Amino acid sequence: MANQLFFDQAIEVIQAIPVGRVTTYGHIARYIGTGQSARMVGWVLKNCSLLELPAHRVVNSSGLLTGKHAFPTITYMEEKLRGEGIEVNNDKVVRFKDLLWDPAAEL
DNA sequence: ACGGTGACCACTT
DNA sequence: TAAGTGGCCACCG
Repeated sequence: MANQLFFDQAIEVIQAIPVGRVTTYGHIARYIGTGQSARMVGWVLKNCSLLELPAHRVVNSSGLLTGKHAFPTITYMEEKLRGEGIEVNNDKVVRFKDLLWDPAAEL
């Protein structure tokens, strides 16, 4: 595939997300260089949800768990996050701004 | 071949 | 402050 690079880069960044932290599609896309192709990040995640990617640590720019429907159960993502010390309330990450992990800044 | 859709984001009214 | 619009790229019917 021609977009294999994007694929690999995305996986690399996602796997680097520290436990107890979260990041967004936009930040990942931006770090890779695609910039505005945040949608593709979501596509990659869905395609790689079978791998060992901590996809549950990736949320949208509002801290909302938009991808929970791609998991075995709707609550799976939330439970997983809580298990790592991340509080989730009404499908959104609590103190999202504090837990946000920016690859460009910390990688 | 073509249009619609999607785990989205940022800028502009 | 809130809603609308464009852009991105791959997949599916």
